[in-house]
Amino acid sequence: MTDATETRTPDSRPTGGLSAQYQPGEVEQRRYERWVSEGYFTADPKSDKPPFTIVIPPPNVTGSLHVGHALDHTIQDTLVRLKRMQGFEVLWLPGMDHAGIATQNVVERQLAAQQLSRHDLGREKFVERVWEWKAESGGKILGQMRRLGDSVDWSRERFTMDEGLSRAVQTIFKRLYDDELIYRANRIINWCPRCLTALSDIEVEHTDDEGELVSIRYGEGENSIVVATTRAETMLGDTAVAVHPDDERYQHLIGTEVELPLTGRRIPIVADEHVDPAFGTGAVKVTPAHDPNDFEIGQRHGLPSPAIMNERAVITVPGPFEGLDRYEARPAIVAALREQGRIVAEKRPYLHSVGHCSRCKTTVEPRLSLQWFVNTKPLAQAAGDAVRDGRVKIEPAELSKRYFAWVDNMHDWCISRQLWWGHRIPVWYGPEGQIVCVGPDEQPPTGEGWHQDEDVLDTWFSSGLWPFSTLGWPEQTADLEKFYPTSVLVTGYDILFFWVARMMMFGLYAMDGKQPFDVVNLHGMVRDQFGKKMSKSFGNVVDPLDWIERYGADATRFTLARGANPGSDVPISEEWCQGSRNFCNKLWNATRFALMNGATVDGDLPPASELSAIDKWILSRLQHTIGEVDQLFAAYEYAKVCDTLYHFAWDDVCDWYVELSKPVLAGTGKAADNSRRVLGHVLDQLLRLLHPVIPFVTEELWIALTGGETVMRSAWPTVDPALIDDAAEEELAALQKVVTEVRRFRSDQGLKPSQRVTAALTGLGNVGIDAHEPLIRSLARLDAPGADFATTATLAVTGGITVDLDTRGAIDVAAERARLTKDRAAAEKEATQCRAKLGNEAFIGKAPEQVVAKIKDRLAAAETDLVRIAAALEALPAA
RNA sequence: GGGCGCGUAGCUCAGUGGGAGAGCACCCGCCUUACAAGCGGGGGGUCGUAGGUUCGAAACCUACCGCGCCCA
Repeated sequence: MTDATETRTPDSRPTGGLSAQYQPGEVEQRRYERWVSEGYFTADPKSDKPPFTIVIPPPNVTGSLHVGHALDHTIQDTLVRLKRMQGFEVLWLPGMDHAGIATQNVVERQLAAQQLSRHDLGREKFVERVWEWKAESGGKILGQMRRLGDSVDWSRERFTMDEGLSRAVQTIFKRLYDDELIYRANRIINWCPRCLTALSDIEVEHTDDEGELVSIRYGEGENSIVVATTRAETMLGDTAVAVHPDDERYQHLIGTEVELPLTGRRIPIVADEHVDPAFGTGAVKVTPAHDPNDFEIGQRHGLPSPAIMNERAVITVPGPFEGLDRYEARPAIVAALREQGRIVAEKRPYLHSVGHCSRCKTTVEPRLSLQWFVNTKPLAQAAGDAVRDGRVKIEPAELSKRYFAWVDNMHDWCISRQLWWGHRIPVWYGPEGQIVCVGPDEQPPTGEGWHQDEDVLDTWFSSGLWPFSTLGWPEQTADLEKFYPTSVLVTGYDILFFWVARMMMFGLYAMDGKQPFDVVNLHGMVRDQFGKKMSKSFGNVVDPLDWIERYGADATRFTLARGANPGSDVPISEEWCQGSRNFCNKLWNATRFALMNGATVDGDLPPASELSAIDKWILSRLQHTIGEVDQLFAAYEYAKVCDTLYHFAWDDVCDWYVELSKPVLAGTGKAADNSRRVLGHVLDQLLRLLHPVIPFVTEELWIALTGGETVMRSAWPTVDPALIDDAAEEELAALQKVVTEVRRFRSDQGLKPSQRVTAALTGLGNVGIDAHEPLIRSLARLDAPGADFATTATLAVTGGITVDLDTRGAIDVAAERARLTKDRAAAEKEATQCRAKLGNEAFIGKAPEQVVAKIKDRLAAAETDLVRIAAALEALPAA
């Protein structure tokens, strides 16, 4: 097959050096490097401009750019580029999270490959090793962010473990401790027996897993009681059986004791409101050291809480089960009980909700242990109030319900982690049992017997400080002064609880009630073209870098932004990305055409009085587009911004304005000069409007078109009401209608584009477009009638316009009859609907006047059409 | 179990009281001097189901069916 471009005659007109196709790879790197070297991304705290601040959700130092980041960053970059153009002093601050467990796991895996554990190295050496890892292979994502075009201020890059942020962590810990909002307590926490650390509630993922439900009889005869459990091994730690106080079945047993099988221990039967009498037998075994609810019951009844497993979930109770892993102990204990005839029922498989470590998926083991907690009650109250009283807006607002549900029911937050990589808890213990919390400028106590707490803080503790710690807090820096509170926080709804709620609590607390951000802009998850979650096992994961490579960063960004409806998930597909690539190419070629035809941005726009209706029309359309885009951006409607600009660019500018302007541009003189200026203006403005979403191609084209320094720093377009021209829009709508009707006729008749048809147009004056007759002829490929003109077909266009065509017997009567019949059916349907409404007295009486008038107009138009169509059908030769 | 959300064209989604839309996919025709990554034209939907409110419902209310997410 011959390459289509080879057969085309090269055009010799100047193209501003633009090739026939946009090559993103060639442009992107060059443009990005220049933006950085010119300092366009760098924020100035001394600027007089109003501030606009976004802090990046810090990606894990272990991470690489996945498509979710690409969406998140596209939105943020779009916002900051928009705001820069709108005259704000913009700071978009980049950085990374040290990601405690994730990072420690990576380095431990490396050690494991050398048959080493972190304990072989010791704490200090291990932490050194993690820093080395970070220096060598951490932060891959930062380079990838450049590929996407992120206009972040690299001079302010931060890391949650760097010195300033560590100081912030220590400062806030001390303050919370002194305010008694941090405390240490023995509680049931979520424990990962693989990571060997405590986890907070939100680090636990619940799934419905297949397990077993075993009913066990405790005690003998009429004093026996049956309990059911999915974790039979925990019975070794039972210290009671509980029933509801009102449960008739067990009244005689409350206060008595039964023997706990396999152990010989006697345990009490207690009455507790917490027990649900409708579930199972209505009696539950109570294992205070290994279940949060049981722990509560134990507290209420003064029960002992013996631990039966160690930190690796291995049984420690002396006896036959000692040393068995929980999953080995479970069947062993069931077997032993069965031998004693104590198994009353077994359900297997039994589907029930099981918690897993969000990092390694190991089943979480509830464990009684001494940990540090944040008392979230007052903090969460403030975090909820800030949204309730409107200081912080959640976009879309519907998602604030979820936020309230969370902050209004928040449990205390377990913040200690038994890891080595992280901020160490700044608490020292003395030989006499003293506990001293050490602030950032204080010296820890020294001397015999003093030692620091071994644990580190939950990663989310430091990332909760991100909006102000990155600006220099606790120092009163110029950045903090200028750029706090941040303007918009952009993130996925999935970390509303993990991160947003923490930042709200800490920000309000640390900054004396000043919120960390004014707006939380939540977006959804990226999904595939069928709305399916992306997953490796499903094979539908998109690598954004692959798309950037093949279609360009702009196409990738546009595809993501175009799917980003507020708060909802974002489906994408490679085909749609190709469409975005095509759009970029369309812009490229439109600009190329403009340059080849002398479009210019020099001088003022000619006064409206000198402009053609076509020029006035596109300028008017441009004003509407600017207005819509502004409104949509203000509502965080990225998908609709993209859609609006896509259609303005492709339909209005390329398909109509450029085509309509070709005859004018081919000529010389005032009219041609005016159109060159208007075309230059429209493209200049369009490229500015598109720049926030597709920065690379717009930069390249805008510079080629205008000779300016950078579109990044050009002013954001504003609506000029004087350029809105309803009359021109009506004229052009009529013109489009005529052209479209003729094209439809030609297509239905199978007339090739190359085939000229003579035609007479009448009635153009009815709608004031008689002056456009030559244009209509050129677009519809109609020649003027000659002396031998004979009408063979008549088109009735709405508005009283008629096109008589001479197809010289080439007319396909059957096709024409089919077309007219279809039109008649549509007109009849329209007329019938309108008549039904108008015949309804209730409608006439109650509907607003303008609605009634509109229906009357529609009926009149339909009836006129019907008459013309009937005449045309009549005039057709018989089949 | 509690809460939230969603069912509109083949797919993904807009549309929230007054003529059913977009992108992609599909069909037909075309290298037409910016662009075949293009141009022109077209087909396709009883708006999940059933009631109700209303002059008028895809939209508002109720119930049901189906799907998804969050929390326990």
